[in-house]
Amino acid sequence: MSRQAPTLEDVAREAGVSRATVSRVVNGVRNVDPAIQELVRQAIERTGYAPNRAARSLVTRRAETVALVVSGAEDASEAAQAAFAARVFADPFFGRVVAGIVGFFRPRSVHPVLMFAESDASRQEVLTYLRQGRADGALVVSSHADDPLPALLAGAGLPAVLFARPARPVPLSYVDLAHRDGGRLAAERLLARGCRRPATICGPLAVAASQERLAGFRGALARRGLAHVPVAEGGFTLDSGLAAMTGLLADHPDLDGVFAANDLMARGACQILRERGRRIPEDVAVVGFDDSAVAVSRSPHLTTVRQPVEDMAAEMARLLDEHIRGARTEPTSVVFEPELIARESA
Amino acid sequence: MSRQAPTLEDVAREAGVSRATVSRVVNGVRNVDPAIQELVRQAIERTGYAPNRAARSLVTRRAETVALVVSGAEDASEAAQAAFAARVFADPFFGRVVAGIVGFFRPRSVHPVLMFAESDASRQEVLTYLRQGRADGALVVSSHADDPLPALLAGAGLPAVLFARPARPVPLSYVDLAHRDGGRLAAERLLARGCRRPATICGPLAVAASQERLAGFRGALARRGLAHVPVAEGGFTLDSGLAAMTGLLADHPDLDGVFAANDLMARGACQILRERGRRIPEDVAVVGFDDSAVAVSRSPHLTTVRQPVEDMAAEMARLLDEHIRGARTEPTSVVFEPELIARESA
DNA sequence: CTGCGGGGATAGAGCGCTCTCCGGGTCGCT
DNA sequence: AGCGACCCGGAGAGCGCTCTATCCCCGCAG
Repeated sequence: MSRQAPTLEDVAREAGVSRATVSRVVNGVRNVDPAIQELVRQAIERTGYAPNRAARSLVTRRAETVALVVSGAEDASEAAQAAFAARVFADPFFGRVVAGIVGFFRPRSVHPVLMFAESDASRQEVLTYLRQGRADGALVVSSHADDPLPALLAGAGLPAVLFARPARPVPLSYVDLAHRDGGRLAAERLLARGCRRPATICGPLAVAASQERLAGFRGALARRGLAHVPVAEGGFTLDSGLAAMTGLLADHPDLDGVFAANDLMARGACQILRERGRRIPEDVAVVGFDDSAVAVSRSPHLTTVRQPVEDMAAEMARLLDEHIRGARTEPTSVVFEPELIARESA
Repeated sequence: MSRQAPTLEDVAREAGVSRATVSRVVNGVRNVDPAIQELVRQAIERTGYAPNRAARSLVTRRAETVALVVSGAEDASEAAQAAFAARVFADPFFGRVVAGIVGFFRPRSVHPVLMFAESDASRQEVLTYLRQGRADGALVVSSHADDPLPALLAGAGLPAVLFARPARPVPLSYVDLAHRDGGRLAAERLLARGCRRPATICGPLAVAASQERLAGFRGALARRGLAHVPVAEGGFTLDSGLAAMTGLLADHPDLDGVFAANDLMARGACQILRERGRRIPEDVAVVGFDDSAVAVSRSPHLTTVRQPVEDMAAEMARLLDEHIRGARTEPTSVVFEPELIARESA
């Protein structure tokens, strides 16, 4: 920065009006004479003026910034922290969350600050950041249900919205999916395809969503007389899908349907099934979950339960925006309904 | 925010000292009587004071924030923008970049603001953001070499550091890898394993790094008398690796070595090779590039050319920090050397 | 006993912006 | 013609912090 940046004062002098008038033009408030408006606009152009945000924030008490907090596993080691970031980003899920958030906030020219909270220290950092007024609120994506961050945020009275319902009730708004219904949809699809020996690769049982999907799947099957369903637990990664499918096939070589709790694991399942000579969907039908990019990136295109992550993230953003503006004061929850997307694999 | 946040004034009153003294304690400058220091510290504790960043920024002219700009393909459609974010995040590469940057900046309690620049409008937004003083500088990761953003940044005199050398010279610091050497290392490894009919799956040729890796690979082979090498162009994705390998095998069923320009494509190549009954590395040796998480996530563990992305990103952060602090004024480039990591696949 | 040097705390002037008042001009209406 | 309503622009008081200049007090030399 060589020369001093022009201020409102400079523009005012240049345009021959007062500071207040320039401010009014910049912020588009009240009626300012069109002629003067044009005059000011030209002066802004000439001086290359850009309003100083710190000064504005100081008086408006708004940062016009939100924190996007990825709250993760408890692990203090330095290496684990780096790995955490990499791992979070590896999941296609997170990219969709970002896309949804950015989609909502960008037109309002607020940009998210990326923060990680996987230790007590980093959680305090998030709190301090918000209390300092550097961000007006937080969007929290937790990787495990008993994350302490939401309670801290609520306790400090800071605006925040969560992705997924927290394990213990917290007076904060959240957005979630009816995972149980999703599991049911998958079961019904498999049943409709004539599967009689379905199995499932569920997500990590420490995650509430995994349990719900599994419960929905089992429940629907039980209602149709299939009480015992082989279950293998995966970790939402491709590799875990590979491993789970291998195990399932070893114990139940005659299975004719698989519900994987996300598309990545479904992909892994397909790969193993094909390697073992099973045709999809003729011999084994496969249903995924999420409807992420990988569902259609390869053959066979996956029949899957759609989780509208982008829409959900946009809704989080909308809720947070309302909380910040004070347009909404009570914690609210918005639960989205999943939808079955029929493709080749089942 | 129910009650008004406490200010420096409040703390000063509480401690029975002046505002300036509290400020000095908070910022740890000059000699303050230890007794008073303790007094102030207690007052801060009691009031729950958190310094207002806007006020501080206003006078220090520092935002203590940097922009992490992902600069991408030219595409104006709304849907493409959302997809862009998702795509960027899907690449394991980006997660490593974030990890490196966060690793450097977090101890200094500066957090990155995530911005996307894939249109003229969004590029202007980035510029305005910086000119408004909302961020002190930018870290730019471009997906294509002829990105106009670096030139804009340099033209505006804004501190910025790039990942990878820009296509046309720009007076900005950057961090890069000696891609050519990486290609050479891959070639030498394949040669050392006794490969006589190597092929390569290169990255998108619009990306300079892809060209360099290819040139290095070809050059080393040519020096050993292998002038003609089958080349298939991929897109750095798993699927493109699948497709490229399929094509390569169709045209050159007798190939005995493959160099893929990243690990994801190498993974794809391995998958196809195995499906076609080739043993790795006995029948066909495979060398990847990057040494990302996928290199060891599945069998066979990939022999690969390591790109120390985290270190490179941390170096970007360090350079930017120096530019911002004024400790470095001249644009500087730091080029990292790749390293061959020998594992099972070659 | 006065003068002086210096550590240590204070007073106060902004940083650049918003926003509430307020004043002056222009109408419309009686 | 007179008067209030209305509209538009200006003046000025902060927002909470940093930092320079200043002042106070104490010890010590002259």
